[in-house]
Amino acid sequence: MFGECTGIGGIIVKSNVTMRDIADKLGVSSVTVSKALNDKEGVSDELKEKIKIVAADMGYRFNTHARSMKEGLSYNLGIVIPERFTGSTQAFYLQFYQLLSKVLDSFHYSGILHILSQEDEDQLVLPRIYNEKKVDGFIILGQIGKEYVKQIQKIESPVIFLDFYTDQNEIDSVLSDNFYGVYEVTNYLIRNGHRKIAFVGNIHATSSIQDRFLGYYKSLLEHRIDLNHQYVIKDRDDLGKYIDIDVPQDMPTAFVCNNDEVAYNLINMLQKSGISVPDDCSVVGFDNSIYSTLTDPPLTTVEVDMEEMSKVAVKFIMEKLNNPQKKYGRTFIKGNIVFRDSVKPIK
Amino acid sequence: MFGECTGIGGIIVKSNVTMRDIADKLGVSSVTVSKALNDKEGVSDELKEKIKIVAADMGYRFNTHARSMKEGLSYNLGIVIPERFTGSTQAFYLQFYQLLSKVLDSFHYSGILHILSQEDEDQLVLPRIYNEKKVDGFIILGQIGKEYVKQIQKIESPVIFLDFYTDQNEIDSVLSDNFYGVYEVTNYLIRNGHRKIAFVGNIHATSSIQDRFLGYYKSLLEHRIDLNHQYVIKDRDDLGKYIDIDVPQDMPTAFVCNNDEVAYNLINMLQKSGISVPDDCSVVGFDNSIYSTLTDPPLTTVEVDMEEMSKVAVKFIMEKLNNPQKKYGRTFIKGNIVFRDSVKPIK
DNA sequence: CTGAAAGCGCTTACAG
DNA sequence: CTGAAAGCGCTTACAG
Repeated sequence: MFGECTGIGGIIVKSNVTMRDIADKLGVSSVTVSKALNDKEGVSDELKEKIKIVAADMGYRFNTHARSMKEGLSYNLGIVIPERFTGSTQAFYLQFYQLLSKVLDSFHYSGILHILSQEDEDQLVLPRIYNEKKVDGFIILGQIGKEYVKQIQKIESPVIFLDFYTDQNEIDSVLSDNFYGVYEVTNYLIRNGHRKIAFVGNIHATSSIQDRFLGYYKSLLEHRIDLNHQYVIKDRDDLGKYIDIDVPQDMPTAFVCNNDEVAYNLINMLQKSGISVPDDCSVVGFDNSIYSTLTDPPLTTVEVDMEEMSKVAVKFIMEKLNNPQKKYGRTFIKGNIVFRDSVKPIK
Repeated sequence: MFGECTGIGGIIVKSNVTMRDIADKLGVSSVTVSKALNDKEGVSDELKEKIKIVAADMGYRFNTHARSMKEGLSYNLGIVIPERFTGSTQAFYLQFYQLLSKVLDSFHYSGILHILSQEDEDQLVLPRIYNEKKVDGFIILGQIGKEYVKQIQKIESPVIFLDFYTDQNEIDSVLSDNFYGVYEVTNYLIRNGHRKIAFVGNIHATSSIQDRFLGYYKSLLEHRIDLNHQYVIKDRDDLGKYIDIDVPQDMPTAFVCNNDEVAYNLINMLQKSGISVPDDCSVVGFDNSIYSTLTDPPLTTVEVDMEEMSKVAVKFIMEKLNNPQKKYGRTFIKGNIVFRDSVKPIK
């Protein structure tokens, strides 16, 4: 594999420089070189400096695999995204992956993306990166099947679920605070005089939607507004496929949508049937995704703090790596309301 | 690192099973186990089968790092995306990464994303995954600075540029056929009777835009239509920041936009000033991105065949891994026109 | 068809 | 402050 080639003047130039090569050149041992390059104790400062310079001169590159063999750590983390969340309109989780990848870099870790196919999810097939010990742990993005969760819990590596939880115990997850986000944005609508407020979302499709609904419901309860079941409107079937939104006969004055895309669709639908937003009715979304700036008027929505969520998820993994017994349970990260122009007060 | 723990009935259970453990259990050598698990010659079929079963029973997982050490291959590939292409509205390259990651999987490779910060790009700092030999090569997504290209060309690992080229020689790149894509969509406009056709894009911002412009120009030339410099309209400054689009005094009947996002902005702008698309003028885009379905009417555009591009890029890398001398130069992958409703014939 | 030996490039005790 | 020895878990010749 590693060739030698004849350099200028016929000198043999190794294309693959190791610590031993550096050691030989300086007449020291490879142990000393290892200590110097890793800034460990037991080597004089002068020698350390000299070794570092020679290493750079010789074009030395550290071989992670040798260290991995000794330590049993790969310094890689697997990021798993179920295939069905990776359509060309769904950049959300890829965005997360990108943030995670940056945070991991600061820990000298790398992130390896694994798209979990529906087939592998059904058959409970674990990622190849697990079977080949390419990663030290996993961050799972988005909802996956209960059985697969069980399967993943069996492995000894640390796992954190991001943007998803189930009632299965012993699961550590980092979540956006869906409940309080929608609670607060609904409060905001009520402060603006709205009382006929609908919620748009299938509350049996995902736990996120369920929690968002409950935040909406809590706000109603606190303000002594009865929950009108006509005002809980499906946006998708139980499998997550979007369906046409049925606006109730008795028109609400405001809509709380479970996400921006749905709000985008709703606004277009309303405007086509001659209903103006926000003049005739107000609409709020969730996510602060690309859709929130594409509506006209732009959408008041709840921004998920993806960056903070990524930081916390990685921090948890790192701590579980040191202490596998460590448990976190569910951790909620607060989002922020982004005020735009899709809400209008009612007199 | 690897503990032993006392299992049921006080039997010592190793949490980290190696080939040696399997060998000991069966009274064979680890060489035989290695051959059996890798389906190599020199082991009887019965023994192979027995070894595989025992391996599965014992929960054996292959250790990539040991193999990597011997072979000098990591079975990882670095995917580099410059930071400035990773805004929350730009899922394009992340989408590419996802496709690449799937293709790599079929070669038993994994993709490691590296977001190249502007600072590292300016300082010519190579990714840590290179300095730690975590990857066997690189796919670079999107335009990067000339000096950085030079820096990357110095390394001995194979590199493929995806969706970008420069005039720097010895560079292998896989590109969408910008030139012919726009050439054909402009031909389509001309077949529909248009002759006053504008191009929207700063032709000095990226080589993609330049090529798209040239495809537009070739179509004009072939149809003996003079290039009107008023009809080449900037959409961004030379650094890529979008600016307001200045529609020329003498209104064109059709606009060829360098991408869908620009087409989206243009259509909104036109409609706000009372110009109807496609009745008053036609608009075409490029990319078939999310924007193409968000315009009203939906956009006729050119679809980039990202999947094919990903396949070809990975294939090239794999072949360069076997034969580092191999050169490909520029490879263009054809896109397809997606016909929607933003073009209307002229009498 | 099977296996003993050597080696990939590091790091971790341990001895001096 | 420095280094010899052993080992991480595989695979590659080579010998039988």
